[in-house]
Amino acid sequence: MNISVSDEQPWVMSQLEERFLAKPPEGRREQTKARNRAAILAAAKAVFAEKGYEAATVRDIIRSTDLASGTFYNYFNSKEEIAAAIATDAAMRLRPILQEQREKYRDLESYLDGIMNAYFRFLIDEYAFKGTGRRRFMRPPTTQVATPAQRAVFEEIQLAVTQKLGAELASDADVEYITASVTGIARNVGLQMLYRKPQDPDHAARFAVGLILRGLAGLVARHPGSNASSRQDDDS
Amino acid sequence: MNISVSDEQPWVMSQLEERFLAKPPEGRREQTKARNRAAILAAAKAVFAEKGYEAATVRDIIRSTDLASGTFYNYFNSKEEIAAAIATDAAMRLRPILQEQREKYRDLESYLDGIMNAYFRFLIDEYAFKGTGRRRFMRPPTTQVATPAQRAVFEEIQLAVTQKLGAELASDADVEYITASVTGIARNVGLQMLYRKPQDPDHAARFAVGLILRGLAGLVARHPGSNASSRQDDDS
Amino acid sequence: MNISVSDEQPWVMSQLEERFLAKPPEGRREQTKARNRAAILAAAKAVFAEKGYEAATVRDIIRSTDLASGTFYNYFNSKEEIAAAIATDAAMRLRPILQEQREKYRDLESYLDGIMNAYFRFLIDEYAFKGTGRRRFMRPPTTQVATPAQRAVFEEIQLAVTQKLGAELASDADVEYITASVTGIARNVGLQMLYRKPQDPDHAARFAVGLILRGLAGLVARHPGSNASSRQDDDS
Amino acid sequence: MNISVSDEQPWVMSQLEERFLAKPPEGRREQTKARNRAAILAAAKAVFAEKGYEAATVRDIIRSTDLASGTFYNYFNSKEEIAAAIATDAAMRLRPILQEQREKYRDLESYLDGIMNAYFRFLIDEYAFKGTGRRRFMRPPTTQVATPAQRAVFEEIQLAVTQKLGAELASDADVEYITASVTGIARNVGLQMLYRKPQDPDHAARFAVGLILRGLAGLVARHPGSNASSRQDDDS
DNA sequence: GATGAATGAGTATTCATTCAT
DNA sequence: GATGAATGAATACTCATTCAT
Repeated sequence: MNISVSDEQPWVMSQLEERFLAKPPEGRREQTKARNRAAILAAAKAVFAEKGYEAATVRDIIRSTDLASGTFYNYFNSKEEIAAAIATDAAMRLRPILQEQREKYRDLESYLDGIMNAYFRFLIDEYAFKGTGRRRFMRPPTTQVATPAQRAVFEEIQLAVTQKLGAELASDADVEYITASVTGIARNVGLQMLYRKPQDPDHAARFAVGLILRGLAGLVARHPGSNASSRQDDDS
Repeated sequence: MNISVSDEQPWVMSQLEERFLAKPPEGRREQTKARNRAAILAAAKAVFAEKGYEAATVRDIIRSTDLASGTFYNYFNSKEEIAAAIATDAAMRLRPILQEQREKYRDLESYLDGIMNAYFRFLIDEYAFKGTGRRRFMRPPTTQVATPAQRAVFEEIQLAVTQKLGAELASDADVEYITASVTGIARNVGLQMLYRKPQDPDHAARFAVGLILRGLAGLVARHPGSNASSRQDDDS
Repeated sequence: MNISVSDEQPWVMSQLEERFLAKPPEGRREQTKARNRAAILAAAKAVFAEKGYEAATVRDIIRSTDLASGTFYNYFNSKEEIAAAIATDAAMRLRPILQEQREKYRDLESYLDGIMNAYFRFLIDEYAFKGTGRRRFMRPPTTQVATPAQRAVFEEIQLAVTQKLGAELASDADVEYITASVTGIARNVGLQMLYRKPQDPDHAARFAVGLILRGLAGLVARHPGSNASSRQDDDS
Repeated sequence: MNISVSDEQPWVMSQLEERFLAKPPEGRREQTKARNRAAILAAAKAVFAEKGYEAATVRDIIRSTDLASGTFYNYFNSKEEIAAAIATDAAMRLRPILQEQREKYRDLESYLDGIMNAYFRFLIDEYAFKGTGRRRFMRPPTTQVATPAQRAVFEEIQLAVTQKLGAELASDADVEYITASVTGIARNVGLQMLYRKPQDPDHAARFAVGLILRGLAGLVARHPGSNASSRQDDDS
């Protein structure tokens, strides 16, 4: 959980400080608030991933916390709101990385590799947390067709395809379908990767990019174009 | 049982008559039953697609019909059961078609074209129904990572890839990722197609197959391999 | 089930007749009605005894029958009504026997012996029915403090005690408590007897009468009055 | 937990203070909780006694309080649980008294007098409560053949009869029937007593014990054994 | 009269949210 | 700001009863 480690670090520190300081000086109030908010968010993320949005209850969330049920509503106005906050947060962490890739676009292959890598690493961060000792994987979300993260990927790719690739593609190229395909691959390969024992985002990204660019033809062993792309054979 | 035999006699007679008269009028009761069952199933399909399995309530379902709440339970024992019935039914309609495609497999391209066509046409059937007058499209399901239909497609493709394609592919080809990719494309392109005004499953299938076989390279206008697959350029 | 055998006999007969007679002559309607009513009553008795009045459902009752649920309401207006009918019926079968005992009253002992015997035999009849082959015992009713049968016994005894025994007893004898005690003994010894393997109403009646008349003192082995009624000893 | 330590500190302090200040004011919250729990228990006891366990609904119970339906489940997890709580509580209050009687057993008469008194007083406590102003008597429970209290009495008596009385009785004395009889008397006389205007457990106990020890013979006015046991007379 | 599907009020229970402490 | 008990609308499901066939 690389992303959140940096966020949690200060928190752990302040926690230690508190123990050594007999009386919490001013400004602690603020920190406590931030800490509680973070704790609730983390708990909610875990619970939503574990049971899904509908099945998760606010009680589940606050029970994963040292706080009382009423406290939840000091930080979020509803179960819906915290879910939105989590989703937004995820998208907000992912999107700048994707944007960066698009802006420093050099060629399609490295662009795709960049965003696939970013997305797969994001997934690993997002759906894994340190449980009781060993790393346990949370069920990826089963409730939304497109998580905000997926939507971010979708939109970024759509932009990239439209902006950068337009000229190179046949004029009748179906940008929408291309985007749908690329995100479909990202989604499913990403899920598959999560279930593998040593999660290898690099390998997954390389696979995805190869397939997107060259199709199954690129995966054929010796004799490219033999059977895997028979229509081409017919054409010639 | 004996007691009622004499009572049932006249009824049995008319029943027999019916059989010999080659006319199965199927009493009004039967018709009503069939109609109600169908109405509940349709309503459930709509509600599940609209709100997702978890969020959907049995009340939502029966409220979408003109039946009373108790009537639901004359036909299905629980929310779970009707969901299973819908899912099973969908998979049972789709799978034989996919199997047939795999069995009469000639080359990868026509196979993929066959299953994509089947899947896209299935989607059109499944997520459209004749509402009050004009054809209305239901929101495609938002709840399950993989609907039974998708699972059927996934399994069929995995089989096909393993059985038919194994020899042609590099020995280290990642069958799982290939399957994930193909189904990811099918899923997302299918969804996209559903939102288009004239739904064209043929076109969608052609697009998907082209991408799967030849990647974006196959979509590049004049100069194949120029920029869309720049790494190959680098290699040379 | 001696009592109901005589009731069922004609029914079995007519059933056989029907089979041999191709066309049911007139009057059958009446018989069918009586038969259905009896079948429903028997089923209800079994179901009430099995599950208790509250837990028993009308569906349980008609399911134990060849009839349809609606038919139930051609014979009884409600679940409550059939329960009342059963209770009344039980009391009506028991009460005349008890009355007879009271009328031919000679001495208390033979009177008590008569009613105890009658009650215990009634219980055996009531809570046993011929199931699938071997005699199975139904759970005695657990829902009513006093079944109608118990009430009948209570009232009869109260009458007998008041009418016949008044003179013999101390003028301040508490007739109500006496009756309560006698019926309490009858109730509990009767229940106990039902659970014994060979049910012996004669023995149970003898025990009950002995206790009622002479108390535990009458059960003491050699030396009556020794310790079982120690206070008397102390007095002397 | 660590997080909230600093937050809880002040609270812990005041908590400690409380302990040392020897004043357990027990905050208003606690009091309300205790009051609500008691109210629910009382309501449940009343409702169960009124309608019986099966017919009683949780709604009935909470409707008898001024609480909301959900509140019930803050205190008891189910209708079953509260029923068990009531029953257990009743038995737990009665049983030690009965045990004590058995342990300090001196002679049968005083033993029986002790347990009858205890049981009858228990009944008075249990089935009377101060309602809106004047003491109202609840209908004694109509649902269970044997309430836990009755079971407690039964078991205690069975033990006492077996342990203490065995030697004195004829070897073939039917301990089970004796126990059944004694509890039958206790039960019915107890019920009868509850309906009397000035409830006199002493009198009821004296009656019950007399009957148990000496039978109706003991109640006969002048000439003991004359008519109340006439068959013996006839025999001689 | 028999049938059995339709009805809808009723049941136990859950849970997001509020609010007195 | 934190607490956690109270709230009551909502849920899935049952079942006595009705009524068109």
